[in-house]
Amino acid sequence: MARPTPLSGFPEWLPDGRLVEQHVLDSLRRTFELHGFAGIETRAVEPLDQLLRKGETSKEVYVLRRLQEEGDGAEGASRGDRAEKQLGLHFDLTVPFARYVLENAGHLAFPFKRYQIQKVWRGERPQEGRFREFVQADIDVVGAGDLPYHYEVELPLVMAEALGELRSVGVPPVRILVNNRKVAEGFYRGLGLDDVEAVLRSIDKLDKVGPDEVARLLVAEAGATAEQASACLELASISGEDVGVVDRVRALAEAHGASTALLETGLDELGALVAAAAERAPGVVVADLKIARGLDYYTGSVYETVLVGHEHLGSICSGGRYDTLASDGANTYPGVGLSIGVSRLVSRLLSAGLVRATRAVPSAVLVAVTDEATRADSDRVAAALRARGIPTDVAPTAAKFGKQIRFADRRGIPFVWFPAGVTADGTATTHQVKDIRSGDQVEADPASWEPPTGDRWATVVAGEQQD
RNA sequence: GUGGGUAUAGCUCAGCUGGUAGAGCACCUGGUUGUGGUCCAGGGGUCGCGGGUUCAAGUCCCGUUACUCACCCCA
Repeated sequence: MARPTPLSGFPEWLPDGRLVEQHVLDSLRRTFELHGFAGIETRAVEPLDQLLRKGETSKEVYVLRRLQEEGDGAEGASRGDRAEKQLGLHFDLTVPFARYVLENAGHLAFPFKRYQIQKVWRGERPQEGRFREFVQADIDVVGAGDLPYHYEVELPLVMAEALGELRSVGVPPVRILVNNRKVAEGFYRGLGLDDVEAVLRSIDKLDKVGPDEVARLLVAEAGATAEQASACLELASISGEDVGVVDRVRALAEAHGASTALLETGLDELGALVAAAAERAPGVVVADLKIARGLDYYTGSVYETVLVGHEHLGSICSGGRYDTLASDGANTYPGVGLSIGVSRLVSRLLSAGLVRATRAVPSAVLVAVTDEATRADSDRVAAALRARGIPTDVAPTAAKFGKQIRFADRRGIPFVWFPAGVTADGTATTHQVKDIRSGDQVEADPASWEPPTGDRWATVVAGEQQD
């Protein structure tokens, strides 16, 4: 088989990169469980009509089909039948979770808190930090019928803590930007702009194209007058870490005669969130009135998270409050959740050299093999070490010791063990273990020798480069 | 899906107006039966793929595929 070319957008890490990813996943899971979230996994596929409802047509969904389709060649014969049963790979974890909640509502206790860490697929054009297959780590809380507002405060704080735990391995500080759909919608409607979605879509481009272009878009796409566009831009320019932002928005609305009941509700919520965050995670959560979010099912708080110093990478964790995503007509399960783009985060950590693995393999010790006739001696040493929880490998061949040491060095294995034996001239030798970093070699007993604590397992540490 | 760029050794790249492949690093082998990183000597490429022009194509032309950047959208 010819050498395969890489498939763009389907990232595959080398062993040390996977070690970093695994560490991130383990850390996130620990924090989620610490906050009482139960883990679940949903199937990779959903019925296509489920994936495409809720106006998600812009999402590029991968469709699944069998190679050996029945009636091959009978093109179009039963296409209509098949369309309903057609399966697609899920493009996020929120939509499958909503389906899961409806399906298992009778078995779940509400409010239900769950975390879910899985791959998702999107048929988009890949770019830096944008993949077609990637891992998301979600937390959501859903209620039966209603869901108290305080969860909209809590969830971003859990994520702030989860990401904060990763600071020790070189993850930069994060900033969680929050807004509230009710504020935006209440303000726009108060101004007399009813195409809220069009306004949001235009405002969302603010960072990319600048205020002048957004003003033009608002007029062209959202039917705004120059004065309305100007008011929208004024709103979008408001941000801050304290409840002062609420007063500024309120003053702005009054100045434009745009005060509405919806706006007031939203401002109360946003104010509560900012106040709680200022106490529990100072400096992390920032109200930013230009945050829009594309998804249409959000109805309250919306969140976007950036790595400080890496803002250009885009959001690495976002989400929001949704009231009607999970509804079977009779029952509705409103929820709020956020999703971390683990692959995006890990790829950045690796490419920027922010983090590195201490070695490429788990082994702490390589047991040398003197010659193939005595390989069993080496295997016994390895077994003794493993029995005490020390990850150990045995040299693949009885090559010259220099090569065996280099085998360990290449992989970052810190210790090489030379088993006791008898040399060619009949001299008995003892068990010896060599720290190949320092060159120190000492006598040791397979039944009791311990590596230094930090060397036992391959681990992840902050890298030297910080760009 | 739309537009631009690129494609030569494992990696980063050089190869001027067409004349039968180079550098650095990495890797493998050896430097006389065993303790690596230095040093020395060797080793390795259907120049993305297909076609065309030419005495001659890595180099020019056409096509194609992949990668990449921007738009779209988003983790």
